[in-house]
Amino acid sequence: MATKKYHHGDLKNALIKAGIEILSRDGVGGLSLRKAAQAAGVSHAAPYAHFADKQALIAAISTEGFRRLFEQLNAVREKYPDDPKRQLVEAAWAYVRFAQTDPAHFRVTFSSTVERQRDYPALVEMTARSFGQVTQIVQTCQAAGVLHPGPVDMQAYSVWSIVHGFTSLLIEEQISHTMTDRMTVGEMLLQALSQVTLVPIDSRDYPDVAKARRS
Amino acid sequence: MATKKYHHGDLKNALIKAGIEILSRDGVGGLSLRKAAQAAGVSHAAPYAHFADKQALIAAISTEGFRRLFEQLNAVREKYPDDPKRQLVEAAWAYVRFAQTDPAHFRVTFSSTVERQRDYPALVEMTARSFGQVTQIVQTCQAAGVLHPGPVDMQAYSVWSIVHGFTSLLIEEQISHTMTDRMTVGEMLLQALSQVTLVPIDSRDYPDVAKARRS
DNA sequence: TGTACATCAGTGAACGCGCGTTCACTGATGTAC
DNA sequence: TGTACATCAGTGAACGCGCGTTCACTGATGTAC
Repeated sequence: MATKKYHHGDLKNALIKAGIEILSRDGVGGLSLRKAAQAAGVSHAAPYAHFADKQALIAAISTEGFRRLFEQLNAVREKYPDDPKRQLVEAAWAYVRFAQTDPAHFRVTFSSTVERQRDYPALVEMTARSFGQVTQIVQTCQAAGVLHPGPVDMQAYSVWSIVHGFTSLLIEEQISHTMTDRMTVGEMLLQALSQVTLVPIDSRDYPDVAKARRS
Repeated sequence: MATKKYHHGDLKNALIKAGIEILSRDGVGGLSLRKAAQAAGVSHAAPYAHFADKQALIAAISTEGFRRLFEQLNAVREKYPDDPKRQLVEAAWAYVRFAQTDPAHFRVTFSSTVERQRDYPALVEMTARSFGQVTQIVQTCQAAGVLHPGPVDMQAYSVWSIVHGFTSLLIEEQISHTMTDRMTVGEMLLQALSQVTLVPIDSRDYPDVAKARRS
């Protein structure tokens, strides 16, 4: 705990972190520059030294979301370099967990209320790097006969679509309780993924995914 | 054009309609009860005779979104009663078109900022009816060998996931221009759907889908 | 090592705004007799 | 058919609030000499 100084030292990152915490507490509608400033222990005008406006903070929070996703996917690839199917399953599971852990951050990350992407090159780059991970995994899976052959980027969008769609329906509470009472979220994910793989996915091979209870 | 009367006659529906128009003009953040009242030609306190609060109007707008989706899907089923694959393709295409035509309405429809679904039974019912359409189509496709056999409701969530995911990525501008420059949105949708069908989908069979340009 | 000064990250008062919601009211409607 | 009255959908003033953003300022920092 540093004593309070006039100059914060790392206010920019502190505001991003505070913003993410506010999102998880108050949701998308509850995010404001003033709250972020207060949470960072700074006057409400201070953020303007680091962000041009509210939109810029949101863009930074979105960038941070993509960065976390990127790193999760990268970690999965490094952990199972010789098991393409497991890369696919664990990457999808990491995606779902990110969204379940912090739904509002997930929503903001993917919301193009960040409209003029032109103004935020760091966001554009992080988006591309995250999608690059998906592409890599899909390519590896194709080579191993886990996924259909075909243009790798279109395939990547298809796989991303099913994972993103399932995740979205899940956090927006669109999946009925008669379903979620019968299966775990992980089992549902494995079933959905099975639709796009050439080889079956045996849930016994992924007990950590299948067994997980709602967070 | 009726002359202006003290009693509006159908203010409740007028407010829902006005709300949807505001969404498409100003986005989710721009929706307010006051604007909806003004657009309906009524004082800003009038809505409270029909909606308990802002959340109730949002729930009604969401319900209307599901109703439109339900009717689109129903129309597709009635139009191609003997062609399961076409039902699947055209239903998915209707979903994408709804989202592209009115992205903000689509977002609100699926956003569970409508938190206490308990309070809005009409919304819950319309959600169930829409999902019922998906289930019907999937069942028909399974019987025709277009989709994998298996538990129909899980299968329905898988198909819904890929369509919903693709649609969401599309309207949130997450699909790179190198991709959208090369293919139409309809072609991408057909490719994505091909991932989950047992039979190939030939885009020449669906020229209206494949040829469509961005709205 | 010591001092002058430019730089820059903070402060706090102030602005104007649109919002959701409440409340006492009033005008129109329709029903009982 | 005509009248009294209950009902209810509207009005308009008022409330308090939190917000984004600007601005003149001040305190801390670090660099040139």
